[in-house]
Amino acid sequence: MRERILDVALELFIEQGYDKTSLRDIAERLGVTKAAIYYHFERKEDILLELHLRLHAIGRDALDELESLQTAEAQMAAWPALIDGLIEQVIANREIFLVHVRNRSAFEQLGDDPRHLAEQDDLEDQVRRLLSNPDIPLAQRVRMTCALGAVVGALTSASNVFADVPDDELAKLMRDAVRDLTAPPRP
Amino acid sequence: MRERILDVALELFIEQGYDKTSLRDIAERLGVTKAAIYYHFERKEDILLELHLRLHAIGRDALDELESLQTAEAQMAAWPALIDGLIEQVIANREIFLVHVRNRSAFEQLGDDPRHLAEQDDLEDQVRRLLSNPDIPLAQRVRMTCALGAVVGALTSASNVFADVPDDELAKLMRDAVRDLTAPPRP
DNA sequence: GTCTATATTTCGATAGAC
DNA sequence: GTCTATCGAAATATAGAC
Repeated sequence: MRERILDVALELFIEQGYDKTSLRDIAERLGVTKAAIYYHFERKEDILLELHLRLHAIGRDALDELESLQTAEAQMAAWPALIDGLIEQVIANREIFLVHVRNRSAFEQLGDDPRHLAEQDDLEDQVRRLLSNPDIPLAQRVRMTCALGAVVGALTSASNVFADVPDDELAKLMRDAVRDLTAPPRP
Repeated sequence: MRERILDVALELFIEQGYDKTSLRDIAERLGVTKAAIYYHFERKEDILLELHLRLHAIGRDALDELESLQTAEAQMAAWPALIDGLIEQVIANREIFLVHVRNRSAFEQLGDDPRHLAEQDDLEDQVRRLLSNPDIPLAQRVRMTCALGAVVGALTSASNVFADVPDDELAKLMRDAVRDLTAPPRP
């Protein structure tokens, strides 16, 4: 049941946004009452938090591995593979990424809550740290940031534009495109 | 005064999000009461709508010009210049883009309102139409979409990472990076 | 685990004085 | 143009029966 609530909440948070979605909306679509939801989640915020943790789970391993690399050179070399992995993940978990893209301020305010994870656990902070590493040339860091934005932006903001393109083909086109970003500038 | 309200609203909508920002929050920061705001705006939504129109104004000319080009070839050729222009605009109007990126669902639901602009006026629809043009090869459209995502994503989501980079330098780095996306694939 | 019923709060919006 | 005061709606959350 907990899972069904999360599924419906995910749908509605994408359709209407987190704030415009009341617990009654979720309950009605499930055919239960509002109070039933409170048996599974103490607060409405906890539903959002759970969805947030799923994004963390998706990105954690890849990011930890990247951050464990000691030299800037090693990190730069590993970046293209990370982006390729990200493309797969966004395509495979479109809705989790979508709900984040469409409710950024709601998700960010989860951090205000004391129950939230420690700062070092936060995914965005980890990314920021990597992109701030002064040992990596600024030009390269800008390209890395662009690559991130390109993948997430293209596959979420305009996802419906390429809705009829098979996942495999879309992934290949994305990889080809973004590779020109992460690779060193052409002569 | 209307302008001061919009300035403060812009700040708060970025900091806390549109839904978590009450009219009392805005009024307090201005040193007035809630009722004073209602003299300048009929509804809270109208404040958001006004901010939305500012984004439209920024992008309209460039997009209209692009859409007026008749052939797909001409449109493809004009794209790199459009992206360069976008880089300048995002840097010059960071906050307007920021408030949109952080409150996507709120802005999208402005469309549900009958007072909203006609569908053909909507900026995102216009972009979608361009990116859906079947006369442009799919691979190129994917690259165009990536370029858009890269510019907006890199300059908003991670804006603070490059906060101490001068605007001019950042713009140049962005142009260099994204050019490899819009240009034809390398051999 | 789910229900009915209700408590509590907050917010958007209005009326009318100054 | 701004204020005080208040209305009414809607949402989160709780209490207690089944």
